[in-house]
Amino acid sequence: MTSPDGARATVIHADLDAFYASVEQRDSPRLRGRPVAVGGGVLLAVSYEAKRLGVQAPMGIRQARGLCPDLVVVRPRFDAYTAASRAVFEIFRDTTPNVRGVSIDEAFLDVAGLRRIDGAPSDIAARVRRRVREEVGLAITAGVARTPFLAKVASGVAKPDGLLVVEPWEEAAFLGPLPLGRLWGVGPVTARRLARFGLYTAGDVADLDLGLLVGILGPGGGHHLYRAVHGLTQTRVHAETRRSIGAQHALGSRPRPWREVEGVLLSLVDRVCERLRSAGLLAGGVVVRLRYGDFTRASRSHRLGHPTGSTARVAETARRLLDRDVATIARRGLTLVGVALTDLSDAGAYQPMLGEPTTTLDATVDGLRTRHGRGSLTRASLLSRPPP
DNA sequence: TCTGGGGTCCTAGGACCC
DNA sequence: TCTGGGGTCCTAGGACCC
Repeated sequence: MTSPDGARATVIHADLDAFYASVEQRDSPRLRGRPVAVGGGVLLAVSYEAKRLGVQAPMGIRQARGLCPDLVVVRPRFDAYTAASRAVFEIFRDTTPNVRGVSIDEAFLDVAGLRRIDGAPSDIAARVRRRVREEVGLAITAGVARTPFLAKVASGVAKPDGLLVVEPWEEAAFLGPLPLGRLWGVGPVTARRLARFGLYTAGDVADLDLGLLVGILGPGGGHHLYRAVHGLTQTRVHAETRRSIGAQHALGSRPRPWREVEGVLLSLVDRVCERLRSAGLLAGGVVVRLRYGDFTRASRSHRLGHPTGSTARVAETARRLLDRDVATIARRGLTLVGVALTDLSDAGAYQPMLGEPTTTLDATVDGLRTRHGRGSLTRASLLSRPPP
């Protein structure tokens, strides 16, 4: 496990602790120090007081209460989380222009080249943590290392409310004893597969040669894990590029009339197209995601002839994709429907060519009513059977 | 324990082309 | 009529992340 000469730990991974639950505790003094979970049907986030008792997200509320009878469950307030996230990302961007957001509550900060003015990466990370605590009122953990992968693993180990620097010469000793599941990208399925070969820690895998690992995990997974355990992942924090925009809606297990399913689909289309246009993008593909009554998943996708920002065009495509599963849905029920726009491109690049109007949802729904109005009564009854 | 709402990346098979 | 190899695109599914 060697590193290039002169390589230093200059990547910070900053990760807010139990984010949604911490915002709730920040905003309601009565929740502080108590086991708190945020959620509706399942728990989305769990405070450390509850995590200590074995409560985890995603977990059903009933099971969580079994582990922790004093658990306080609050409904999510996404607006509050978005606002807190914005404030924290402002501190990130005030620290360095090289910020890559990973999700609403975590980001990589590349602080290479800031040493002379702003101090060592560990000092910069400590300052970010202090500012987030003082200005936003939230605890944030930071990992500092030579690569984003190592920084991410380091912050995971340092949680909660910690700071861990892994210098290049400490990497082997740091990674070696870690259970494989702690590595970013190794989930339960991969961990189980590796366990069948007697491999439990990063060190176990580091002793393996590449060919053997590829034999176990296939070319993609094998090369990825080999690079990961040997510290050979990307050292740069590269700029973010959006690959898809999606929205989904859980329907519960109650049977729904087909018209209602189509209505949900169209409102999702309206939402994602709104987000697409406000980001100045066009979509080259549409994906409809389904989850049936037995909770198995399926996706139906279609590539558009040319990129579009038109709600009407996306709605028409999405509706056709959904139509293909009428029979399956009637048989098995439907518990989730989602829409994603993929193959995104910059709207500016197409400006001179496209005069496509963007249609409002109302117009689209009217169109649907016209086409499916009375005639769709046969379909309306298709979903009346409960899932198995 | 009955199940959120976002995302990314990889793989495999079939159609199609040369 | 049967047979090759290589490449790309599209679609579907699955693992994984928060």
